[in-house]
This record gives sequence, structure tokens and C-alpha cells, in this order.
Amino acid sequence: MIVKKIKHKEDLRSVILEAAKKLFVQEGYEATSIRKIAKEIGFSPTTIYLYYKDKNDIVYALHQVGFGILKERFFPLMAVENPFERLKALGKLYIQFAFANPEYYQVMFMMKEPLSFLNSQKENNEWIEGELVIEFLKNTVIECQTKGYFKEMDPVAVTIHAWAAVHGLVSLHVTQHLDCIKDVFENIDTMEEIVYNSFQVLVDLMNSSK
Amino acid sequence: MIVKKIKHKEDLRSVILEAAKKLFVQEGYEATSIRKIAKEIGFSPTTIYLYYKDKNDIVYALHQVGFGILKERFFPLMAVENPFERLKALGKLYIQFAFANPEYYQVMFMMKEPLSFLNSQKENNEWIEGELVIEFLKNTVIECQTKGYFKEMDPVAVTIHAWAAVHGLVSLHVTQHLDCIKDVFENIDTMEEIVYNSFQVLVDLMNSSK
DNA sequence: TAAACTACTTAACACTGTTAAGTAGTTTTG
DNA sequence: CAAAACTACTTAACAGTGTTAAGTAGTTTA
Repeated sequence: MIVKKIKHKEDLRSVILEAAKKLFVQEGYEATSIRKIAKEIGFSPTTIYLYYKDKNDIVYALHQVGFGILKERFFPLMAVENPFERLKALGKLYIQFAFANPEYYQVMFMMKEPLSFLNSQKENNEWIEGELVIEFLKNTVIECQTKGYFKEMDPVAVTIHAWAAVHGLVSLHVTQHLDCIKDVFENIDTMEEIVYNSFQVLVDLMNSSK
Repeated sequence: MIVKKIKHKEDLRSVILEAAKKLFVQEGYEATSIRKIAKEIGFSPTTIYLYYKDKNDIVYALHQVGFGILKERFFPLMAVENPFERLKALGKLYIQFAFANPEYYQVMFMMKEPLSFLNSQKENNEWIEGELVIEFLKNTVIECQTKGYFKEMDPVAVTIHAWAAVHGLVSLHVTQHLDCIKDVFENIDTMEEIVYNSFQVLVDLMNSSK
């Protein structure tokens, strides 16, 4: 379990983050304590505080790792010409990301801690990671409007709605609230099917706005 | 701070819940510890465990209190004849509830703990509180379909979508993720306005499905 | 009167995040 | 070259968390 100490003065900050990532993905947020991270890398818990301000600082770093993965996935979508196809692909990918990386999704979009860390920093208290994603979504929505979608609607409100619709879906899944009401689904499908059927409703409704 | 001990053998279980409610609403979930609840009612922390199995048991009880408030608000809506008007009113009330009772909203729809408690109970592992609300929503959706809304759509998928859309909106607000991207809104409105504008998009899209 | 039961408490376990103070080992400086 | 300063880390502790085993008054039953 315990990784042997790092010689050659590697950047311990990134070694800590790597250990945090491992524990976080394997055991979840709850089980990722400062003491366990320290044990994992073979240092005392207080050493962590020489490289990260507090635990929120670490979960903010994890949240950034998550956004790195998400942006990597979103990048190829910039090539999709048709804005509505791009919008649909964005939604699908967002859902896929949440299903594939539920722990990262939680830290990115469901937990206050990373944002608390941002607010604790005097300068740079902007959530650039989130704003970048929403800006990309907004531009796609505006482009869709030039093609006749979302007639006479406020593009910002449409953007927030689109985000909220997929976020609501995946967050209800991640917290297991969807599983708990599966009795209302006559034919019990997989959770993924239910989520995608529901996403299809969003797409169909958006289509009917043309 | 410390309430004098209860004589006359009142039901201590409800006294504990009352203290938990007070701390929970005033200080939030994080600050509501077993030890603080015990101090509040003037008993030792272990006494709590004679009336509640564990902390999840208490947050499940709080979650039930929340559903009590929500159901009370939903009740008058059963009288609304027009199903689409009822659907809109349901959404509006749901959002209002979340804004007025963010702590209860979290415990009802955003936290795993109450559901974990349900799963820890051998019998009765159904989330009846949630199912009741969703069933009410589903029936309204089905009724809307008889009036020409949601043509050729799966009513269950529409129900989940409607729920997810409003849940996504209010949960992004509660976790302060919406506040953090307020730079994308040109005219910085109140959070309530932004949420209602976004809700209006849902209503407009649903209207265009007729 | 003695046993049993009720309602509660004390003390402890095993954790958590976090900080003050201290300590080797290296580097810089007079 | 020795003394001061700095680097990188550790030990010990604080104040808190949920939770459980064991014990103790006071009441009730036998």
C-alpha cells in the first residue's frame, strides 16, 4: 500500500494529487482523508499542508483534473458543423462523462467545497472551469437560434435550462434518487436507458421549438 | 441554549427531532452533530441512540419532515382543473419550496444519507415519499397528453425530464454553482429571476409540443 | 425484600481536519 | 571554517466527529 519515498525532489505537490486521485476514484470522496493520502505516499499528514492550504484546496485540484478530462472529451465536438447536432452531442457526452466518472462529476458540479476554496482565495475568485463549459454551450445555443431553434427565447435562459436538464438527470442518478423511484417505470430498464430516454425528451422538445 | 429536561415522559424521540430540526435549519446539516443535538436537549449523546439507530436515521426523519411541508404545499394544486396549468404550478411551487427551504431540499433530493438509511432497513426499502411526488407529477403529465401535449412521447420519460429540469435548476442554485457563472448573464439579475427565466424555457418548450 | 426492568450516563474507540512547535540536514554568510 | 539561516519534514496536540460497551440510579414487578 505504502509507496516508497520519492527521492530526487520530484514535485511532491503532484505526487499528493496523484495519491488523492487514486483514493478518490477507488474509494470515493468520503473515504479520502488527509491522513490516508499521507499514508499512501509515505509522509506525515502535516506535510500535505506544506503543499495544499487545506482539504478544499485538494478537492479543488481534483475538480480541475475532472474538468481536464471533460474538456478533452468536448474538444472534438468543436468540429461538428451543425449547431443542433453539436448541442445534442454535447448533452450526450456530458451524460456519458457523468456515468463514467461519477466521483469527478460530484466534485465538479455537486459539491460546495471546490467553490468554497475559490471564494477563500482573495484574487481569482472566478469559476473559470465552469464558465468555459457554459460559454461553449451558450455559443452553440446562439448558433442554433440562427438556424431557427429557440425562437424569441433568451439564449442565456435556454443555456441554463439545457445545462440544468442534463445536470438534474445525472445528479439524480448519482445520488441514487432515480433508482429509488424505479417502481414508476413499468418496464424496469437500466438506469442508463431511463436517463437517455429522458434526455431524448429534451431533444424532442427543443426540436419542436423550431 | 440548553433546554431544561423534559418531565412527564414526553416522547423523547420527537423532542430529539425538534432539536435536530432547529439546529438543521439554523446552522445547516454540516453543523448538526449528535453531540450538539444532545446538548440542545440536555441529555448525553448516547441517549440519542436509544431513540434513533444512527445519524442517517435522524436525517431520514428530517427528510420526512421536509416531505410533510412539500406535500402540504402541493395539496391545494390537486384542485387545479387544467392539467397543464397544474403542471406549471407544480414546477413553480417546487422551485419556491427549494428557495424557501434549501436545507430541507438538500436532505430530500440531494443527499444519499436518507436513502442509505432506507436501504439499511430490511423491510420497507421503498422511497415512498419520493414516489408519491413523482406519481402525482406523472398523472398530471398523462392528463396533459389527453389535452394534446407531449404527443407520441413516453409519459414516464417526460415526467423524469420535467423533474430533472427543475431539480437541476434548484440544485445548481443550492450548491452555488449558478452564482459562480453569473458572468455569462449580461444583466446580473437576482438568482431567483434567472431560475424562473430558465423554468419559463421549460414551459415554453412544453407548450410547443402541443 | 430481591430480582428485573427502564432510562439514562460515563468512558472509551477510532476516526476526522488542522496547527504550533520542534528537528534533522543543507545552504548561505560573516 | 564556524555560525546563522533556511528547507523539508515530523511529533504532539487540539477540538471535534459517529458510535459502542459497560455501568448505574430509580422504578416496577415477583
